[in-house]
Amino acid sequence: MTEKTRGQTISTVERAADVLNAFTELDGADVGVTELAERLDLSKAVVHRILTSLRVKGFVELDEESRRYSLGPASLSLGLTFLQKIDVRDQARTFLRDLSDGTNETATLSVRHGDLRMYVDQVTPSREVRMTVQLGHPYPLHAGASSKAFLAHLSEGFVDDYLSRPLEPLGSLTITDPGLLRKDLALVRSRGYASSLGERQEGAGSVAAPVFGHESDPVAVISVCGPVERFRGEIDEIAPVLLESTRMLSRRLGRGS
Amino acid sequence: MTEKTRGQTISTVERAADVLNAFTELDGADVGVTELAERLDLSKAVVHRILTSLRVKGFVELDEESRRYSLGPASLSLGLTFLQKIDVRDQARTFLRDLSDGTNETATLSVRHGDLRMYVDQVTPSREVRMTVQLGHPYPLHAGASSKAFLAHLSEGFVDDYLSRPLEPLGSLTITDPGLLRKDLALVRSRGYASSLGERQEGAGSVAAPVFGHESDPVAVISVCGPVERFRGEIDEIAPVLLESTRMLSRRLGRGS
DNA sequence: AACGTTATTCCGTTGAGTGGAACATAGTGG
DNA sequence: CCACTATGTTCCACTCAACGGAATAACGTT
Repeated sequence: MTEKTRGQTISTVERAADVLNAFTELDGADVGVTELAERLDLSKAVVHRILTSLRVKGFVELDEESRRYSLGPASLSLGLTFLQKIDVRDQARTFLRDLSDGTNETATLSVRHGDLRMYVDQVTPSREVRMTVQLGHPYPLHAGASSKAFLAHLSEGFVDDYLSRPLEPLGSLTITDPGLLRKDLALVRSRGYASSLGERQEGAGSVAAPVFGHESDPVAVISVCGPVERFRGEIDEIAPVLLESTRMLSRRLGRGS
Repeated sequence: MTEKTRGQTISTVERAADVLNAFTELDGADVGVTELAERLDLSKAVVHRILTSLRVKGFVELDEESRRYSLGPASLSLGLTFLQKIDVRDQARTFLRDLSDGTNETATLSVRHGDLRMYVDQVTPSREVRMTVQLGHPYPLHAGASSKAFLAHLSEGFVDDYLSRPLEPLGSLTITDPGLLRKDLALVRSRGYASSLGERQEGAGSVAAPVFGHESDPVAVISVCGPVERFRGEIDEIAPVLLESTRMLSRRLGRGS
């Protein structure tokens, strides 16, 4: 599905939306007018006007000192308002904590929206070398353990559709061959968990398993991840603990409502 | 400060921003074109075009069945990206949990941005009659325990400025007299915590205390809140426990970085 | 002080957004 | 089953507001 863009739109609004989306792509770093203009291929004047408009409405903020823009409170409001609907997050928190404590690695929670997923929560261990993920950053469904854990448990039609489009690599280790990926997904289903060594992010290893509610599609995915050197050996240890967590959480979510 | 709106803006972008903000005001409920158009005093055509534009960019979603719009994944991304900067939230979680468990009431965490604050996290107890707050909804700084906990510990200049503007009531019990509020704020400072019985939300009672980092302004406020009937008696019990939590958290945040 | 860099504003042009009305699509109730 | 509403969507001519190139301002740097 290449986005049915039917219906009439307003280009100015789309440009403004692009500006906002640029902030997520920059992972929230502050940015100047010129940089944004180049990145989005818009004139400086336009970007400037858009930013001032968004500023008036609280979506971005301007640091008068550095003359650089960053996200504002209205953006936070928007996200939190959305977040309230995801009740998995609350339920999952204790499991993430336990998993992180038990494995001494980072535990994450992802949710999916269409063809992308994002981390919505993480608990990191207190050790010097550890992994932290980017909350809110959208990732595709074919790279990394969490993504594969989703994809492996979605409908055949969805997967066929997804695999019919080219699989963009995020690094040299991303699986881009649909055939190989299908084999991997079958393995994920049979073992109940997915694993990855550097597929999404070079240097990162991860084990992930799906969480189910009352629907057949997974409502979320929990992963345990960390530096790839440690994970080469740790996967087999971690998988059973992870699966126990996701099973318990799924049972809890299945009952409720 | 009545918003220095200087600089040239794009009205179309502001309209689009208003549309997005409307979703926060509606606390994330889905909404139709006509309703939005009336609420924002825009023509249906415009609202429709803005919504399709935002939809293309992922900020809103359209439920084809009900023809109603709701927030989309890009909105979530935006908020989570912002949220990452607030590390208080992670640190505070365990304290919220402990407070909620210990008091059998709801524990919340608020952050402030300029003249407003919002709840960014909450832990609710498992009992039938309990309170849940709206994450992400912006509130003023003069109504309710959490708000007063912030205001009481901000600079004199800021408070003077804030109180020079009219204090909008959120209900019949909101303090709207600057003199009375100042007296209350002095009390808050001397006792270390703020309390409210229905000032922000009728029927709700709350005790709140500030959390400090290395700056003099509070980085956050933790509150314990619940049905006002219970809170008339509970405030004195809860206050010491709450203060212990905020002191510990402040110590932890003061050390770090 | 002269320079480079970036942010901001000016201003005439024109293309893009506007709103009222027409059309389409449900859902309701007689 | 067909008016009748209420709502969502599109049309179209008008006009206003967004555009972009260039001028200006505000820095920081050498």
